[in-house]
Amino acid sequence: MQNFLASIKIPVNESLFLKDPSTSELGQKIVDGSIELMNQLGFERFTFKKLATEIQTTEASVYRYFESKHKLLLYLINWYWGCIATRIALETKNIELPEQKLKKTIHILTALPNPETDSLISNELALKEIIINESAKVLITKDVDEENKVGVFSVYKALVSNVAAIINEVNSDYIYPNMLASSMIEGSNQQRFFAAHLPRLTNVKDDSDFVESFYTDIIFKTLTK
Amino acid sequence: MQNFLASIKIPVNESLFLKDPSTSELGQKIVDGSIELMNQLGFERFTFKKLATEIQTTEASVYRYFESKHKLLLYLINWYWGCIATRIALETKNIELPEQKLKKTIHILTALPNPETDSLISNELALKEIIINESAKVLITKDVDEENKVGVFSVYKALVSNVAAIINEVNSDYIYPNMLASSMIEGSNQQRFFAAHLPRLTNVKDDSDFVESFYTDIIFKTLTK
DNA sequence: CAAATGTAATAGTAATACTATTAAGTTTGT
DNA sequence: ACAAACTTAATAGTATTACTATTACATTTG
Repeated sequence: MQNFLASIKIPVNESLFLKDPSTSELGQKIVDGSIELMNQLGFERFTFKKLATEIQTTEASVYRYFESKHKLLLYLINWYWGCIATRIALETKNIELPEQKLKKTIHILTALPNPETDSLISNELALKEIIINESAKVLITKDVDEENKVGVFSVYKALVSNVAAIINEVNSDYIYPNMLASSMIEGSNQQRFFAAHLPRLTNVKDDSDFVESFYTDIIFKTLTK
Repeated sequence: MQNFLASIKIPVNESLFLKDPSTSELGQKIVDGSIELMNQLGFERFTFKKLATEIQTTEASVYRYFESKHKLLLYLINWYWGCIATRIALETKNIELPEQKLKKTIHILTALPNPETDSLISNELALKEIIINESAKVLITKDVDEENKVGVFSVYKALVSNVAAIINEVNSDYIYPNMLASSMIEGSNQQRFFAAHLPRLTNVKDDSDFVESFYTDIIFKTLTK
């Protein structure tokens, strides 16, 4: 399995690690292993001790890289959104029509990635599942304000800004572009969680991508003057 | 301060408590106190020991009523959605026009409650803040499936179903009514959190209710044939 | 008024997030 | 070449906290 940190360089806020995990073999094993294990166990059941056992190192060595499992998860999330922002930039830069650009953006943000064609990284699907299942646990916290101060969410805020700009290219009069962007990004992940566990909260029909269809429909109808 | 459990009887799933807190004075103090304290401290920092100190009882006594703080939060959430479902039923039953009915429903679900006029309970605002800040922590979990089995989410699912039905009264052809309902309910709370902590993810203008306006606009444009 | 039941207090245990200290290996300057 | 300096990792903890077992007291009921 190819190492995902090696494949592309995404800058991650320095306050999220003690030692940059992309600079050593152990660091990369910690990141790769935590994606796998956190996805398996969920954030609560995931511990540094279990991770250490899994990748054959010690708990203390993991603490050399990450101050806490909270910050480790923030690191993964940051890294993920950095990748998505890069994908949107790359895959829309040659599209002229604002409508087509928005359609592509909605696709990237709401559809499940195809590991064959879409992925910048090897385990993007596992990472996306972590985003779906665990994001809220580090975002919706009493510590948001302090973490926001040191720039932990700047990647994410920039992404929402960019999507909002694409929305305004389609309709410059629309007054809630950031809300539309953030509610699509967060909502699409949540709808996927619901589809898997509480399907009565959704309208899952077949294996076609209903989440993408739902948001494409809503957004274009909302922006039509 | 009037006791909120006494004011209206909302049935809550029995698997959520060991002893029904509405049947004793201590039980009511536990519920009232936990709303106050959990809102102050947040779910992580909130402990049964701190609660016990606050309401002048013991940790063990709290464990008589609730198996864990996880289930206590689920109890509060269930009770809250029971209240909201009751409000929707009461406040829309005399409305004939489907559009007006939906407008009222969106208002109840997305606007901040006015304690003077809207509230069935004394501390609804504190409880709503808990819903906004802590819901995801017990909903988005590896245990959802088991908890779903014993009926913990039936109140919530019924609420989404009802709102979906109101949506289909406006446009019977719309094929994603449940997704539209659940994404509004969850999204409006999330947007409020963003507005308070990460305003760049939203479009907060003034003190008018932008969350309600945003969802009213989106939903009616989506349902227009 | 005694048996049964409800309520609460004491004093724990187990798990886990996190730290202090020490040991081993690697690099660098002269 | 080799000692000093620094990087990396292992051991063995501590502190917190969620949760439990047991006992004591109070209240209700036949």
